[in-house]
Formats: sequence, C-alpha cells, structure tokens
Amino acid sequence: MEKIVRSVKGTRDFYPEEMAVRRWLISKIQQVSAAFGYQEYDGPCLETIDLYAAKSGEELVKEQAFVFPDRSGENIALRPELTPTLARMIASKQNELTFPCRWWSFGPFWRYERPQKGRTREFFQWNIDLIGADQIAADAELIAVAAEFLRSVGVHPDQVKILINDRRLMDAQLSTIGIPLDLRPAVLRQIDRIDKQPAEVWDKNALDLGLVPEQLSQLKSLLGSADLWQQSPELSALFAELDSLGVREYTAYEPKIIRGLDYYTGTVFEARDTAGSFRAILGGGHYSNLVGDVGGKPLPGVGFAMGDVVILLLLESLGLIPEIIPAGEAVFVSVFAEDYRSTSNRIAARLRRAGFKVFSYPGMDKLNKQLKYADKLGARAVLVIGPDEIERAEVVLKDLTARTQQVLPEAELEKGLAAILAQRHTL
RNA sequence: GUGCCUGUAGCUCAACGGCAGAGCGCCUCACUGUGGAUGAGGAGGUUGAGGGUUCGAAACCGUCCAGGCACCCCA
Repeated sequence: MEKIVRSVKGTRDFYPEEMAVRRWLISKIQQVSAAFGYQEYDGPCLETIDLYAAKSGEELVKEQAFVFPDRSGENIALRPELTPTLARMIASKQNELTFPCRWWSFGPFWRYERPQKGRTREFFQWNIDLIGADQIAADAELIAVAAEFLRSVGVHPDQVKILINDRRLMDAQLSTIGIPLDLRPAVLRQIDRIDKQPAEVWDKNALDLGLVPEQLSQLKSLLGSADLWQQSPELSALFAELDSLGVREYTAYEPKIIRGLDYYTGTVFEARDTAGSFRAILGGGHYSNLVGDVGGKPLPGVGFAMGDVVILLLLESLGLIPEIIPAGEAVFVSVFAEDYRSTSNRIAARLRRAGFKVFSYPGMDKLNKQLKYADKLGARAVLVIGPDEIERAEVVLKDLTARTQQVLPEAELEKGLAAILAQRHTL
C-alpha cells in the first residue's frame, strides 16, 4: 500500500462511478447551455504567463497559478481561469464574429491553493458568457441560465438563491455617504468580507480604512437594506426581466454581494445555498471591457463560472445525484464451458451489431460466479447458453432487476432483450 | 502563505503507555446449470512516513506527507 506512488496534492481520481457523475453533470450543463442557444468552445490548458500578466488580480497569477518554464525557458501557466483565453479568442476574430456571441465551455483548471472542502487544486469549471451586449436583458439572461441549470438538477428555490447586486448602485450609495473615490475599492472589498469577520473586527477594519463612525453606521444600514435595489433603475429592470423569464423565485437582492474581481462593472451575482453550508456555487457579473487588455476594441459582456466541486457537494448533500451504474443497461453473456465459448461469442457479436451493450466472461468459472460478476457490475440481463439450449436453438434470458428468467427461441432474443431494457429502471 | 484539528484492515470506527479488535466489504465452501438471502470457514496491519522519549509507543514529543476547519482568495 505504501508503495503506491501518491497522487498530486489537491487532485482527484475519477473511478467509473465518479466519472459517471461527472458525465451526468456535463450533460446537464450542455443541455441548459444549448437551450439558451449557446455554442461550445474551448481553449488550450497551457497559456503563456503573459496572457495573465495584464489583467487577473495579481494574486491569482503570482500566487495561485501553476507556472513552470518549458524546455525553451518560456514561462507557461496551467490556466487558472478561462476569461483571458476567451478575451484573446474574441479579440483575434473580433471583425468576423457575429455579436453578441453566446459561448460556453467546460474543462479543467488549476490553482495552487490549499485544498479544503469545496476547493481542490485541479477542478472543472463551467464558463458561460454573452459577449458584445451591454443591456440589462443580457444580464438577466445569464442569471436565467444559472437558475434553469439549478432547476434542471432538481434544486429548489428555497435551497439555493442567486444573490444579485449592482456595483453602480453600490458606488452611488458610497458616494452619497461621502466616501471618497480613492477609498471605494477598499471599502467594496471590506463589504465582501462582512460575513466572514466577527462584527467588532469588521467594524475596526472599516474604521481603519478611514471611515468615520457616522459613515460606518450608514454603511451598515445600507448593507441591511433589502429594498435598496428599488433605487436602481438597472436592478428594477433586471428583476422585472427575471420575472418574465420565470426565474424570479431563484433570485434575491443582496447588498453584500460585491465579487472580488475588479473587472466587474455592473450587475454582480453569486449563487449560495440558503443553509450556508458551502461556499459560492457559481459567480459572475457584467463587465465592460473584455478584450481591452489583449489588444482588441473594448467589448462589454456578462458571464459566470461554476466549479464542479461545490455544486457536486451540494447536490450530494441534497440527495440529487442520481445513482448511475457505469455498466448499466448492459447484457452479460455467460460462458457455459470452454467448448461453448464460440457460441456465446457469436451471440454476443450479433447483439452488439444490433446496438446492445454486451460483455462476456473471459475465464471459465461456475455459473453462480459468473452471475455474481454480472450482478455486481450492474448488468441488466444475462444470457445462459448451455447444451440443452443449443440443442433446441434456445437461450435462457434472465432479467436481473425483475429476478425473472425465460426460455426464448434464439431468433427472438433481440425482441426479449428490448422488452427488458424498455422497462423503467427504478431503484 | 497563516492558525487550529485529524490520520488504526478496502470502508466506518474501537483500543488511548502494557498481546491491534469489531461491523461492513472481500475470498472459499454449503450450491449438483443460476446473482443480491442464510450459515460455516478464511485472507487482510511495520497503526500515514521517518526520527526521538520510554523497560515497553497506535497512544507522549518535534519533522515531513496527506485530509478537515477558519483566514487569504475564489469556482
């Protein structure tokens, strides 16, 4: 056991059961993305460090990216996020693309962070963006995509809420309180932390930033104001859009939502479980300049990202991950004795050409052992073909789920199998 | 990167300075041409690694590795 070379810290192995869950998640993501007319794309997993140097918070690149020199000495990063790659891809074809673009992607990312619950060093992320649209309707659409995804995996609106705010609104409010321009970025970051620090600590930090006690109390009453959005024409319009899109129940206004990344300029949102057990499930917002840093003409857009780790933890805790049997729907062809293997092979090959998933037994063991093997692998049906059956041109067809078996003329095998597989596989 | 907690059979956990155990799982048999049930046997451990203290360490002490929680940051 100790001799097994260990895996890299913060990575996960996907055994067939886990891989089946990942496939299931991807299929849900793909379906929702396609339902809104989004097109799939991807970029390389390796990028030059220069791509990230211009934007991306310094910490993400300097301390959280996996960076290494290639054999020529050039510094290469394993992509820690997709947005810079997206910006480059958009900028490269800015004059031939039809805007607004609706693009989505799902793939691996790497960040050199300390692993903990909901955070690994290698993870998968769904990215989805609507690029080249500055309207409230665009923001509403992305939030609707997120909400419809939650709906499609069975999450109820009282289990997860998409919390929404607008940086323009917060900026205006900070201005009203009299917080000078140069202080606002720091204050915004402090707002982002309000639920992570004890009240006294938070108050002290806020005062240390330069706020006067009067401003602090005004700020705190601001952050407790659930109706603040009504003062924002953008958010008022946004919630009206969400209503007509049929996802209003999944959303809520939350003045504490700011989002860390600097490039968000308008609507910002993140999905949280209402029980507060997990970190953010997804996060995104509106940006006004996607491609400026990579040499294109400024383009607005809106998008969000969802990592696989937190959403799967959440779905697991809610019992919403279906039981998926990797070899489900498969047919097992037993081998009665070595002399009969060729007969079993012929039937297995015939069934495969007919479209069935078929697996057999390479060795030679007692029937009960072969059946046990088929059962543990989750086979749906088993064929037994021995001397009696061959003599009469028949096969024994067992339904492992129903625990029944029937003797069929060999010619009716496909029909019998189809009938078994057509039955609802309820557990 | 900072602080705190944890690591015993494949899994979940006992033993807490004095012979390393249980349940589940796994293997064999009862089962002669039939899976999940039942019963009877059996295998499986240098107690995460490598040091120290001690007559004696799974236990106590420091180091490393891995996991968890909070910070940082964010998916």
